[in-house]
Amino acid sequence: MIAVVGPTAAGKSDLAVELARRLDGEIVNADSMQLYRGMDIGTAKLTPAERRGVPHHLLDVWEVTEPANVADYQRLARAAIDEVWSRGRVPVLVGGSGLYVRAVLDDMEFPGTDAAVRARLEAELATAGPGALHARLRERDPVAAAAILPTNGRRVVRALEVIELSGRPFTATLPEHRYVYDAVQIGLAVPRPELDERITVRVERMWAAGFVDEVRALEARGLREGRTAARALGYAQVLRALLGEWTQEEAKEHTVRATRRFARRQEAWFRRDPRVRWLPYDAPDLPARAETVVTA
RNA sequence: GGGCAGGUAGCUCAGUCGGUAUGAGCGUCCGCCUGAAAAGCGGAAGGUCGGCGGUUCGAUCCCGCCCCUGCCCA
Repeated sequence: MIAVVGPTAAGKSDLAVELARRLDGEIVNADSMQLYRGMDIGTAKLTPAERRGVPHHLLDVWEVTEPANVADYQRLARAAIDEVWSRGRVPVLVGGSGLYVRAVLDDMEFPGTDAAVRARLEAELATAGPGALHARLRERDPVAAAAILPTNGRRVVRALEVIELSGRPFTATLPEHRYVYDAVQIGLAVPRPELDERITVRVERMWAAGFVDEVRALEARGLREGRTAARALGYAQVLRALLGEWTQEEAKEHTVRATRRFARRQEAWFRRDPRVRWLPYDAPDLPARAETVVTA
């Protein structure tokens, strides 16, 4: 199978559609926020016309009130991939959510979760602080504690949850880069200054395309209560603007800044994976080059 | 032309009662990430404190002149 990765606004979706057309493929989304129904403009989701007849899977599967999570995504994605294969077609995984991509391609198993345990630990985090929980983790799982910074409450809570639920230590480091599926990852490389400019332009266009109305509509469907959807880039900022905390202009500026920061994190994530084959995003013969890499 | 305020990190600003700037936020660069990953966390680099003189053992801080910015008066 093929995966198209890289930072946001690099042109992954378009390249994926083109590759799918050339290779008789179907797209499987690996963008955590495009899984949400109704989050279209802000996630730069391809319109039906832009999909150019290529089947797309795993878009619009979650309500904004549901929290996103990798384990569910992994199941859904692998099922979709098997289905595409069963039709004799090629799955093209596309998205910038690094963990989601790896959850599909690599051998990763996510230990279970429990709402009550999680809630209890989170309440404790809020009152006692991350240091106290980390101290406990150090007693129960020194290896995990050494790999998780005492200031990172989120990870400490998850580690304690897994230990409590499974009775086994928490794996706090990422596994080896080894595929469980035969795959080729294409990465789209964009020079920083150009990437920053593309992000600015994209955000500007989002607003012009009625992004604020989209957020309002989702707000009516419970977006504000969504644990993850409400924190998505752009959506979080518009929600604050709707409360009067920011002007639209400020919301836009914050969105640009946060998106640039995110793009750098994405680059760092994918850069770490030595299997990614990077291609310049603006190569005139990009689809052909990508096709060559994939079929070689 | 005169008066007032201000010129400190890339940006917006703290601060130093004269003793090598523990500077902050944002930005930049880098790293981490196993059920929130468009989230979460960490580290680093960056300043001849507007310029030139003076006072002083020692000046970013005091004094003089000059330059720049903003406001007010004429």
